[in-house]
Amino acid sequence: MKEPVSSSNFIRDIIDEDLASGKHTSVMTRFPPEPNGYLHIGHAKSICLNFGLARDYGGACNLRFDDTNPTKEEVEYVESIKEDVRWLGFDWEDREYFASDYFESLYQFAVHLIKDGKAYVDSLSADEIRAYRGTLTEAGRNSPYRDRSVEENLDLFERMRAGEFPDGAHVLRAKIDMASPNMSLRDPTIYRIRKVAHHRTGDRWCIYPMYDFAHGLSDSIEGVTHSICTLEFENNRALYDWFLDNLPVTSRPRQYEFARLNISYTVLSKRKLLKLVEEKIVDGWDDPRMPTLSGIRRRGYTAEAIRNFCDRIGVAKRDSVVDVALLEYSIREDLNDRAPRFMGVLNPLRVVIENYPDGQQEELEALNHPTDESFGKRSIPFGKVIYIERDDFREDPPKKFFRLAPGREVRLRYAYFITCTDVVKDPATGEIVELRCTYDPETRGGNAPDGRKVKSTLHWVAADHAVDAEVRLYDRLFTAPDPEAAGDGDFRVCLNPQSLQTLSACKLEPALGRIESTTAVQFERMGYFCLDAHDSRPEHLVFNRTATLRDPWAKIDRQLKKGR
RNA sequence: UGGGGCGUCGUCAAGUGGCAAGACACAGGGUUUUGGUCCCUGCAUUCGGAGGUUCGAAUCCUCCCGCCCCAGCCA
Repeated sequence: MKEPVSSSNFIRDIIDEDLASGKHTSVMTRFPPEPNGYLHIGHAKSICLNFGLARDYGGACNLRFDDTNPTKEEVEYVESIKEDVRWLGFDWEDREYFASDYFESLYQFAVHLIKDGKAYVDSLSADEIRAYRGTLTEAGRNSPYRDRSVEENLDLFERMRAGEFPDGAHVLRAKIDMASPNMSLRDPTIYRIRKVAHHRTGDRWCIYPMYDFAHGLSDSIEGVTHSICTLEFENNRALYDWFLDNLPVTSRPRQYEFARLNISYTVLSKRKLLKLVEEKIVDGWDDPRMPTLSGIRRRGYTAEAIRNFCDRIGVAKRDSVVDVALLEYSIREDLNDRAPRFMGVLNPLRVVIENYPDGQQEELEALNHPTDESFGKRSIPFGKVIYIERDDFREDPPKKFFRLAPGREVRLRYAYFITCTDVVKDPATGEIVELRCTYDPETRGGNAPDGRKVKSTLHWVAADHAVDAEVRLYDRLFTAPDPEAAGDGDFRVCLNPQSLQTLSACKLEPALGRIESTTAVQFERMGYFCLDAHDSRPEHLVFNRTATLRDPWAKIDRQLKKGR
């Protein structure tokens, strides 16, 4: 497996300079998720970046939950996030932190600001604060409470903590500049009253710090050197720096911003994903069509493929949309090397081999991997009646269709050459219900002693030994490259009605019935599949299609149909 | 008509004054018991635009154009 070397990017350049100049002697990063939802592939980019930097520079990366808003956060999210990061292959060892671990220190920092006359308790309502803030082009006005004395501020803030005031009665604000062209510097709120239990601190606190206040200070407390976040926080950097510059911190982290991941034909925002779940457009956060790490995992994607994908997309500052084809390429590349091959017929067409002796059965030898001998071999039963893929037969084959047709000879993989002699149809509907063929006993194993060639090789399953299974064919969830823009805000207009196609009468070779793990296998010529972790049972197998194989014929077929 | 960012192939993305990496996609060809894999080949005389500096500019300067972010007691 070729692990692409992480190409250089502006953050690595910065770290190289910092190390060379002696500004830092080691690198400390952190992945700081808010436990208010499931992680998706966009988070994977951040995880790979932060943990990857720590790994490559011999530093460390902390896992820190940014849990400063108890109204939105829950322990179950903490657990799923840990599971996802671990699955992706990263280890934070004993460095599992929570912003809530620092609440007391953060409170003391706030007191320090008040004592320095750099923070004040404001008693304006939320609406009033908004009105006083001004607009993008007009300066804001000072709150009438802005000049309260240090003593009064200290007293009020203490009583806020003590729970003497209801939610919204007061707020602690940094005293910076109401006329700043940077909105985040117009006396930002740093503490608000929230009389709700916190998933970790319970009811110990009723005032909670805001992100801007807590984040940089948490970074400092942890000795983070490079605090990496996404572009929308660029404006907040000035505030990040202000807190660190105005408080007695012992370490001085720097914030750097990179562009978040966008992928064509998919949505990647917690809000949109939540909507898909709530409106039951998908079957939960781990629906295999979801770009969540749990969905992707259930779909059969490997952590290795995701990591390679993240290495390939790079890290930069410009807004961009990565082609979903690159993601698909990444999983195919990985699975091509590691997935053992089997044969499974998704849409069965019964074939009777007329000259094959009645009642005869035999075992044929097959390779578990075409190029890697270490996968070994297996034997597959063969008999007089088999199933082939319906798409592999055309009564009236178009040009370039190499598969089976009346009078045509093809190879059954690892078995024999067969020739189609007759087509049996349902007299009522005209539907093809069975094919009659003859086989050449001399071609056992798939080669003709006389050297004659066939133009195609088909996969097949012996009817007597076939294992029944349900197979779920997944496709992209949206039909538009940019679902957000397509529906003018309503992405439901471009939902792909074919994103899930359930096939219930699939016929698989016996070995597939003995599979136990949910790691992906290849159904030859059809794609990569894995057992569904939730719904598959020994008595009712359910396979998910992870990815199709590259399929030039599908493209030709589409063009032929269009041309007609 | 406030501030902060960003503009290099269809899509990502290197490049940091010396004459446009790589990947995906796409198009050809070869090998092949998966129309898979693999292997070749092609694919930006040009870097948002216009000027300027220089022997030399994607890289420096000027002006212009376009896109993204900010007015939560969210993160």
